[in-house]
Parts: sequence; structure tokens; C-alpha cells
Amino acid sequence: MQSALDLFVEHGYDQTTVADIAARAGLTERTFFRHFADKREVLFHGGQLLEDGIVEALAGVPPEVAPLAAVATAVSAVAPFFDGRKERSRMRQRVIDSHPELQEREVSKMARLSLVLAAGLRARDVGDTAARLAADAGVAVFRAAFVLWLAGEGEDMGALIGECFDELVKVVEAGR
Amino acid sequence: MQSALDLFVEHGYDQTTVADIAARAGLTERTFFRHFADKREVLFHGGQLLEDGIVEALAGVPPEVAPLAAVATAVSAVAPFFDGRKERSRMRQRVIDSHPELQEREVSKMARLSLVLAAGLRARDVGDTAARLAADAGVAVFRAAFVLWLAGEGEDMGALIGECFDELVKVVEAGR
DNA sequence: CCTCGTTATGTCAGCGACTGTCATCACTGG
DNA sequence: CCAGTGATGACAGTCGCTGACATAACGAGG
Repeated sequence: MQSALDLFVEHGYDQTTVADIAARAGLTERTFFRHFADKREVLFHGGQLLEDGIVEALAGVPPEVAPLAAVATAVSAVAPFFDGRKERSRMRQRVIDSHPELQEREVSKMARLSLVLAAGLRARDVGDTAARLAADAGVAVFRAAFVLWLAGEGEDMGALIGECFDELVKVVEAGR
Repeated sequence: MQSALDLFVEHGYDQTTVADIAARAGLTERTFFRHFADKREVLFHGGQLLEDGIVEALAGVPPEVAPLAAVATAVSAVAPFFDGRKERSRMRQRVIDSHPELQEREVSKMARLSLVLAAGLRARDVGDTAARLAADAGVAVFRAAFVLWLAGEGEDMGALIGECFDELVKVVEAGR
């Protein structure tokens, strides 16, 4: 993963072949594909931890909490995960922003997060459509907060998530 | 596009090569790639019309309308686009659901829709984060309505969008 | 200390997606 | 009728990705 990120930053994503990445890591191309499903995945492998953390946190929220509030709580729970990782996140994001193929994978990961969140909500007896909407809303809040976090200086991800959540509530009530 | 959909339904997405598609259409593989950026795109080319319609509708909404309401109006405007296309949409959706690569492209198209919606809102002097959130919320409503439309019988897409919008408002207010 | 099963890695051959390049050919405006 | 433009074909090549088989590392049990 480190070799890949280095090469992507240095020479660009599509100037870097999988063979290059493997060689820098002292491995063969075949071995690369045993660890990562495809070339893109090497940049997204870590995101699994995030998803797991959020899902676990959602499971721990008391059942009487309203769906969207539960999702917001779960998303906030992984905020510490971002501490001290801003520089690395920015490098990674620059690479992603430079290539549509990678942006596609990124939104795909967010969609997956939405899916598992919705599943978690249904397990709490939330209706199907409500679960879908609350999950999507939660992901939207997370994404908006992440953008602000990357752009800003040293701000705490947890606080930003809270702010974006409030903003969402305002936007929805105004558009009601 | 027709040749591709037929072959995908008949033999499956990855059992179908681009050469197969091109041959059935009476063309060469090279020509296929002059019309579609990649193999997936042949299933999504039509979606551009939808996006254009929504963006255009958003531009036509009076500026004093609140962001989320404007987005909801714009999304509703393309509801007639779906009339009489349910069977074809279901075939296409079955193919997409059968292959992760295609699902990735689909969410990517939704993300793109969200982006252009947010851009349209910013042109209406909506703040950056509010625009992002309202756009994402609008796309979430659209997706939820589309799922209901595909699953149900003969229901009007416009009505479903309205219902999902109401549901979103309820979910957000309950989770406030 | 020596197997033996398990797991990570290497090697090789091959398919199919995708691209660059050049030639051909239909069509269109003058 | 000619020149220019755009769509297509032909061909070679790169690279992402996979299957199959062989080999090396490594930990458990005798």
C-alpha cells in the first residue's frame, strides 16, 4: 500500500503499472492480486476498518434512539480514527481526485457504507425506505464533514460531523 | 446499446465480450470504443438525458425556493421520463445488480448527479456545505423512489418521489 | 530434530479490455 | 467534381487480471 501511494503521487496513477508497485514492494504482480482485488483497491483497503467501526457503533446505540440520530452517533464514533492522519489523507485524496476510476471506487465505498447502515437500521425495526433515507443522509453528513476536515486546519472530525448534521437538519426543515 | 443489453441478459455480463457486442451490432470492437468510453458505459449512456433534464429543471426553479425544495422539484420534473419504461428498466437493473462493476458505475452516476445538483444550487447562492447536503438528500430521495417504482406495479414515479420526500422530512425531524 | 500440512509466493501462459496509428470510405459543402 | 471532414476498419501492442502448477516458509505434532 505504501509503495502504491508513493508511485501514484510520484508518477501518476495510470503511469504506474501493477508490476511497478509489486517490484517496489519486492513482490511479483501475481502476489499483488492475491492481496488486492484490483489495482484501485490498494488505495481503499484501509477503509474497511472505518466501515466496521461505524457498523459496530450503530449496533451499540440503544434501540429507542431515532434512526437518523442513531446513524449520526455511529458515524461520530469513528471520528478519532482520523486524528493525526490529515497529511496522508490529503495525499490519498489528491490521487483519487486526479482519476475518475478512483473516484468511482470511492463513491462505491460510500454506497456500500450506506447499504450496511441501512441494514443495521432495519435490524432495529426501521422501515425499509426510512432506513435507506436515514443511511444516505448519514453518509451525506459524513462526506460533507470529511471535505471540511480535509480543507481546514486541525479541526476535529467529531465536531465537524456535528456541525454538518445540524446543517442538514436546517436544510431539510427549510425545504420542507 | 440494444445488442449489449440483449447479450448481457442472455449470457451474463462477463461472459459477453466487447467483440461479441460489436459483432452483433455489425461493427468492430474498435468502433464500440469510439462510442462508449468502456464496456460498462453502454448500459449507462442513456442516463445522461436524465441528468440533463434534472439540471435544466433546477435552473428553471425560482431563486426564492429553498434549496431542498428546489432539488425536489427538479427531480420530480423528470418523472415522465420513466413512463412506460418499467420492463426495460427492470432488465437493465437485473444486469446491473448481477455485477459489482456495474453497481459501481451506477452509484458513480448518482454521485455525478449530486455534484451537478450542488453546482446548480451554488449558482443560486446556496452555501457550499448546504448545497452538498441538499443535493445528496435529493439524490437519496430519487434513489429510494426508483427502488419503489421498480418493485411496484404501474405506480407513477412523480408520486413516489413526493412520498419519499415526505418520508425523508419525517426521518430527519424525528432524528433531530 | 524431523515430517507434514498449511499458507504465502513465484512462474508461466493466456484472455480480454482498451489505445494509438494508419488506411479506407462515405458524405458534404463549395 | 474536388477537397475536407468524420465514421469505420485493420492491426499491433500494453496492461489489468486469472487459472494452474510448482516451490518456499512456517508452525504443529511426533
